[in-house]
Amino acid sequence: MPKVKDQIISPRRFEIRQIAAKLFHERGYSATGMRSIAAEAGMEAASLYNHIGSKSDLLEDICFSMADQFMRQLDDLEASDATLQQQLASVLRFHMHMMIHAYHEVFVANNEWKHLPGTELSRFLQVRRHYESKLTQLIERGIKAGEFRQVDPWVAVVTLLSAIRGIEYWHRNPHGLSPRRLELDIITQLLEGIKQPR
Amino acid sequence: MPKVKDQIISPRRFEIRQIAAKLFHERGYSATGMRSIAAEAGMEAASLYNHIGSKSDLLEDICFSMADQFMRQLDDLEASDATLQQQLASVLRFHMHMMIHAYHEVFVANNEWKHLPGTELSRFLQVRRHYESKLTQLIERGIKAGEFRQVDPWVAVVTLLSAIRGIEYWHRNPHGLSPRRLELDIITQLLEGIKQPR
DNA sequence: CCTACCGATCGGTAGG
DNA sequence: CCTACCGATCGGTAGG
Repeated sequence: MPKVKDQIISPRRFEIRQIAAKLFHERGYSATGMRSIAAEAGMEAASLYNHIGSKSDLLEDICFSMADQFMRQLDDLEASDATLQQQLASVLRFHMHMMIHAYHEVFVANNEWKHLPGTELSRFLQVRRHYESKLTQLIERGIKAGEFRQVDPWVAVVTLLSAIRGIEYWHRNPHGLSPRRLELDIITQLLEGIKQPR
Repeated sequence: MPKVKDQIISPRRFEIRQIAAKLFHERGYSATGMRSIAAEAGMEAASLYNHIGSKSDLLEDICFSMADQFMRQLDDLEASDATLQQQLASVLRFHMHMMIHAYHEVFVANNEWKHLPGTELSRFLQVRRHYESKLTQLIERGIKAGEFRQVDPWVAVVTLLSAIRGIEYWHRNPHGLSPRRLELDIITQLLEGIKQPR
């Protein structure tokens, strides 16, 4: 399993990463110039390079920081003794929470990872496959335990994870819905779709 | 409601659009050069301009051709007298079918529309909101008819539509699943999540 | 459909 | 953190 290192990060560098995440989301990675990032950070493009190594370093930071957080919560969860339905609900709530509160970064990790340079690209996809397979196993155990319907576990995983991306629409237009109400509605719909009726 | 015109399109231009859709998907709109599109079409970049007006024309063609097809099927559907559950199933199946068989174009319309130039961008978002609201009304009618659970109809719509994007994972790795099996598994999961248990 | 070429902008570096 | 600047590449045009 590929490890993601904890890195001491300067506050200035962190700020630049946040700005980059916002712009990478709004305009896409390739269409975002270093000059735009610099402008939002209140400096010249050349000065950015005192804080970061390259444009792709920023993308790498964002993608792997997200990947790392998702991996961590899954590891924590597996140490728990909750029912599989509770465990799944917990994963889905975490995804929704991140989608709501770390929107730009999650969006970039979800949609702009293809611009990672070769080595980091493979590493990222490796982490993601690893995550998918752990979740698939969770669903499999839930089916065996009779908690979930007899679905294809992998299809269930990618469907559930994708469904949460509906929150992208909410960010564009919240339709007067509070985050809490949004989360509750989505999770109900998703769990009803997979849990074994009794 | 914004109209999308039917346009007579030369076979060569259609071919170029297909190539563009593939590259816009794989590399993103901004990172795709006219020289790459030209190379795949077997000509020089300058020659492309005998068939198209500009790079953004290609994006516009792709996005609105997709928007148009989705609007059309919804209009056709509303002329039918199927139950609301059947109507919803039909919409979801159409989305899955497009996601499977017109993958590149659908992906571009889903993920690269933000690079449309100002006027077309608003027109595209307008069509999309119109589509969303028609679907939301379908869900509302289904709730009133007692066919669907008491969910927020708009949340249900964006969740359902997003869930189908799970097929993106399947394109990257089909996991040995046939399109038919994939469609069946997803639609079962989604319908169970929203239909009223009896 | 090609050659030749345009101005603009890109990520990044040198040197202070 | 800045000024000044680099080579590369971009979308697109002129003219044939």
